[in-house]
Amino acid sequence: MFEMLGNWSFGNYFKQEAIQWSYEFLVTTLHLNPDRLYATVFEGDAKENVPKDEESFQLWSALLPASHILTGNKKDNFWEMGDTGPCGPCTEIHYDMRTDAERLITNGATLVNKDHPQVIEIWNNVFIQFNRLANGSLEPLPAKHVDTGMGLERLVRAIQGKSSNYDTDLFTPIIAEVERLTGIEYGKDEKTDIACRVLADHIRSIVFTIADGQLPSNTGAGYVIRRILRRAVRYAYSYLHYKEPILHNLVPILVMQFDELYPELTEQQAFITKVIWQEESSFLRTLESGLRKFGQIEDQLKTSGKTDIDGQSAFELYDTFGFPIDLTRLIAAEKGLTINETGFAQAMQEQKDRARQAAKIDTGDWVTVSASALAGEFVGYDTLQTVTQMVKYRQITQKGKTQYQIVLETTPFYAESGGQVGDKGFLYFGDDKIEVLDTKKENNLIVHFTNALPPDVTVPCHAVVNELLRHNTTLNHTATHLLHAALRQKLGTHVVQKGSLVNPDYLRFDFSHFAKVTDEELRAIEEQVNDKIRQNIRLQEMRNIPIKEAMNMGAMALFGEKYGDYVRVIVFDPDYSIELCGGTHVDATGKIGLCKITAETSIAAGVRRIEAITGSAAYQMVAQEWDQTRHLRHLLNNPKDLAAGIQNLLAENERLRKEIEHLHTEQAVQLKNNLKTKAVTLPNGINFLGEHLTGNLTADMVKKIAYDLKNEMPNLFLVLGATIDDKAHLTLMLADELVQNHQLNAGTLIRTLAKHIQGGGGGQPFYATAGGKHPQGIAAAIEEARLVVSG
RNA sequence: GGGGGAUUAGCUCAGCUGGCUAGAGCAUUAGCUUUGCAAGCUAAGGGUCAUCGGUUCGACUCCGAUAUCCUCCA
Repeated sequence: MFEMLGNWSFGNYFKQEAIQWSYEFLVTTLHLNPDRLYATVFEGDAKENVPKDEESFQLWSALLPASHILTGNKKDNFWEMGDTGPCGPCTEIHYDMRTDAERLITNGATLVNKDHPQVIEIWNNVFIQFNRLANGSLEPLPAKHVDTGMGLERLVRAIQGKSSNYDTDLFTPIIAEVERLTGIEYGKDEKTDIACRVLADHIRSIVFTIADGQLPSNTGAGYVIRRILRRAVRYAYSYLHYKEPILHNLVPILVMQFDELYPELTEQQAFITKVIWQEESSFLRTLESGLRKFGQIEDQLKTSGKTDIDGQSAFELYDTFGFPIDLTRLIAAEKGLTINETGFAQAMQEQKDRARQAAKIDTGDWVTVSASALAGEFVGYDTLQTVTQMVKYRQITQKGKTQYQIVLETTPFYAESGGQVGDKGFLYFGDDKIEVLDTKKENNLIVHFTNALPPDVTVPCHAVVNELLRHNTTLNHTATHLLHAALRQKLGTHVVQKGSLVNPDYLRFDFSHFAKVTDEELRAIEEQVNDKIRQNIRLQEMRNIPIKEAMNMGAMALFGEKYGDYVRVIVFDPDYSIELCGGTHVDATGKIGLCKITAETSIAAGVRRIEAITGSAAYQMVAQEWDQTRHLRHLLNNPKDLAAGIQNLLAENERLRKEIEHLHTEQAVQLKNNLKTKAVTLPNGINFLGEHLTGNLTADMVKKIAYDLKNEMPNLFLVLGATIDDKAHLTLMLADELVQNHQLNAGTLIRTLAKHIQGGGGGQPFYATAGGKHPQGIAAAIEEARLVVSG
């Protein structure tokens, strides 16, 4: 994990400047020794039909001696984003940090890209100049770009002349704190040293990513944080023997280190600490349950006399219980056990293949219909339909389903962004009507998703947005702004947006706040929002104003969100709500009608979620609730206090339930006592009792009678018949002595008896039941039982 | 988005291949013990076994759907 420094150029400058400036920065500004610098350039690849990067080679030749310019293969010196898309050669800058004595013995050029710990790559300049098509061929890009990436830690190490990244002052304060907390001294033992470094390194990634607005989760970027955090906890757990949350204790050091450069850390310190603590704690719980599972696996091995944990079990531990595989290895080794690594790898591969199969998308090349400078211009703020022209389209296939992506010259369709979902609607090409299922942005291009293409893609296109859906979405978006402002007013300015969803049905707003929002606060917030709705505040929309100006107005921007130089500002009362926003809004707040908060929940440590509905949806809900309450009142004969009335009802119901249970028990006891007197002692000493019970009985009552009789009468052979729910029911209960001494088995016996009632049954040797559809046969069944035991 | 797993008393969890009248520890309450406390002993209360449906003579256990949570992969 390292911090990458760099900057992009989109057509502003290319190889000449990038290389020149790289050299200047390292040698003139940072005073690195040019004798120790090496550059690599792409050697070319005949198979791919890409030539050597001669241009970069020439440029470097003006700066470095030939012996310091090396060529590299496709793996090291060619960058690709994926199977298709932009790509190009790159040039790396390496730095030789060995001592002069060592440098005399071995030529540094032979150590570049050889994983030598002291000859390290510090900078990579990628020159994006090709576009790879689906058929594998390359075409030159009209505009060429530069993407530079420099490792901060390695650069600092080169400047400070340290032999390891971890000896630079980026890490030493954190490692010192780990030493203080764990009481383990750094530099004494390779194993604990590695653990200290892992902690120091990972905590930086975690803190910065959370400050950037990411939270640990089970998907996407959030999952990456979760994994990094867990790796750190695992190292502390198994090597530093620290079994409690530790990472959150390191936050203050980082905050101090970066206070000047990143005030965001200071501002969010409490929040970041809480999130980390929560995540650590929950992972430690996961580890605990994993250890339990491990114990079970261990027991099974012991009883079967094996010492090899099969791959499936190891994988289950990892996959289902989240127990890290290297921890399994470690613990297994401690207990003298081994893991079937092949089996584990295989199970892992199967899972990966499954996921890949499910996510596989086949993307075709764009087909250009008409060249247009306007491609994808959004006109949807002002109109919901327009006549335009298709610019290009392509076909994509996922899980056997084919869809099309269409780009128009101008479009009224809003593409999913800023939490607001994409528009739906129709595209009319002459008489052909194509449904737009969704609209998304791709590389700043508005892309319409459809299931079909028109027969003629060149005819003019009449693009029409679904007005009702857009209208409802718009209400929800404006309500979101009003809500955001209300939250900050009522709860405090620590409230920061952490996520937002705006669709036609409802709005969802996630924000940082430490406690549950109380019912009173929620009510106050809702009132505030509705107050602003009734004030019918007019929208002030400013398109394309410089970001500086917007910020001076006090507009709320999201940290971690990228904004262009020019932004759109949405204002509802300059003293109330000013936000940078690309979404669609009502022209006056009164149109929202009503906003009703429907839920307040927690979604992560320190993050709350509010859901709300507006407009007719809100009215419908209120009306329904009203009807329902009226109905309830009516049912209870209009009590003064509805809640109390229901509570009484519930209590009464519970009391009656218990009373019935009690009566059933009593009835059963009585029935049992009556039955006792009807038992006959047979010549062979068996106390036989066979009865056809009548009356209103439940299966549970019969069961209780049988068990009670067994406890009270020795040598009992009990057979009971009953009719329950119009079905015949037989119960057989045998004293333990009979089962043991007379080899009787209730389970097998009842199957014979069940024939009389045309049914089947079974059970244990001393107790069995049977059911059938012929109640008239019960007497015969009891009679047969008597014969069996008399026999 | 695709797998796997979990959901049983207030809490932490047992309950194997359907049938031992749903259990343990902690917590609660009462009694005993103790000068008092900590603790100990004895007993009691507390469960729609997540929800809904199905299979079966019989479902905590098997099957399906739903909900919530955990976890892995992308």
